[in-house]
Amino acid sequence: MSSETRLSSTSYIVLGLLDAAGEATPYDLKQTVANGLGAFWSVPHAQVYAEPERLAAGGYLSERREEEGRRRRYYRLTPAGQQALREWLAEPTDEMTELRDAGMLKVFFGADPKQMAAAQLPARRRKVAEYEALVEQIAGVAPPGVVLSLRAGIGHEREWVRFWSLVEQGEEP
Amino acid sequence: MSSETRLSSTSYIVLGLLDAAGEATPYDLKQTVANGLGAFWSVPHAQVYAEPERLAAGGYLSERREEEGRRRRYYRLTPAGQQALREWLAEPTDEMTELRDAGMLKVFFGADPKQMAAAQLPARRRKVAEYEALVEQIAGVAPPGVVLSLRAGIGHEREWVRFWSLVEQGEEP
DNA sequence: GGGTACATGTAATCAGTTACATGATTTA
DNA sequence: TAAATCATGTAACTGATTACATGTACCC
Repeated sequence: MSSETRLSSTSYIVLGLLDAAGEATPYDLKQTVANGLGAFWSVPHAQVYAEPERLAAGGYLSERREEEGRRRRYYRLTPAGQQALREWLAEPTDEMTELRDAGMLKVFFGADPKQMAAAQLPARRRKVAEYEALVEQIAGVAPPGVVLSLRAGIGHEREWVRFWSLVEQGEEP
Repeated sequence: MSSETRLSSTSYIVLGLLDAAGEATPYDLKQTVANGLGAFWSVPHAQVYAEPERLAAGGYLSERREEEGRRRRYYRLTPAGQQALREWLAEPTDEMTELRDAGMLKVFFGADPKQMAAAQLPARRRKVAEYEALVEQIAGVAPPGVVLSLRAGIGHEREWVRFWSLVEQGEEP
């Protein structure tokens, strides 16, 4: 275990996914992120390979490598990894992420709001529809937290639709 | 001008602020970000010093340095910088930022939603109150885009309050 | 049996974060 | 005048992004 292994959100995503999967390769994790979590917190391809290596070096994961063929790497949680995840889950947070919305940033610096509304609305409406279809599929079968985060996503996309619709109509949002 | 200077959101923030300020030091920019923009898109201290240097190397800014005392660096837009900013502003975007909310991430992986709601609600309510006070102060005097982005922030914080309130009451959000 | 798409990684670069450092100004 | 705080940066590190590269399976 190297001297200091800082655990970032990316780290906990890997730990959380491996906790659910039992044992998995980076590629498995990539797939899992793509189906679900990635909608509100994606992890780029290369990180999904780099992060388990870091975590293994820190003692949070054990690694088993195929001897032949593709020489895939299989990871699973060590007791230290399980404990780190449990502690992180048990600690509620009041941290608030910044909006960091690219369209809003342009408007802040003087871009035309109505034009921005016209560009944003179709994409936002598509997202709402997509998420609503998805939530119907998974409600009841997926873990409650997964459904909740999807509902959070729907709420925020609807808020954007509300906001840009008013802007489009020249009303005060 | 070095071969390739990629312009990121941080770059455009620096360009946008300098466009409004005329001429400014990194420290001036830091202050300006702290009052307003930083609420929905902050830029860390060290970046505010590093980015103008990069932009100057790329030909987007000109630099003038005090000969004495603190040897402050004063930056201003070059014509290339003005054009880059104008083009960026003129191009609407349908890009959608991921939520990346730390509390939701924990709930996704199994943290207790009610406990998270209890931690989140006070902070979210404070933000709403703070923003609402601020918008009353600046409405009418600040540029419209600045007011709009503040209203966007209010909308999203209210959405979080709505969401976590329902979770707290055990209802479906 | 040749092309295309999926699977599985590595390497290089770049941006963002943390930590450190020092001069100037205000206040006790 | 000593202490505290504001102003102004630099350096080192680490994590994230982009680009590259190759093997395998499937399909036409």
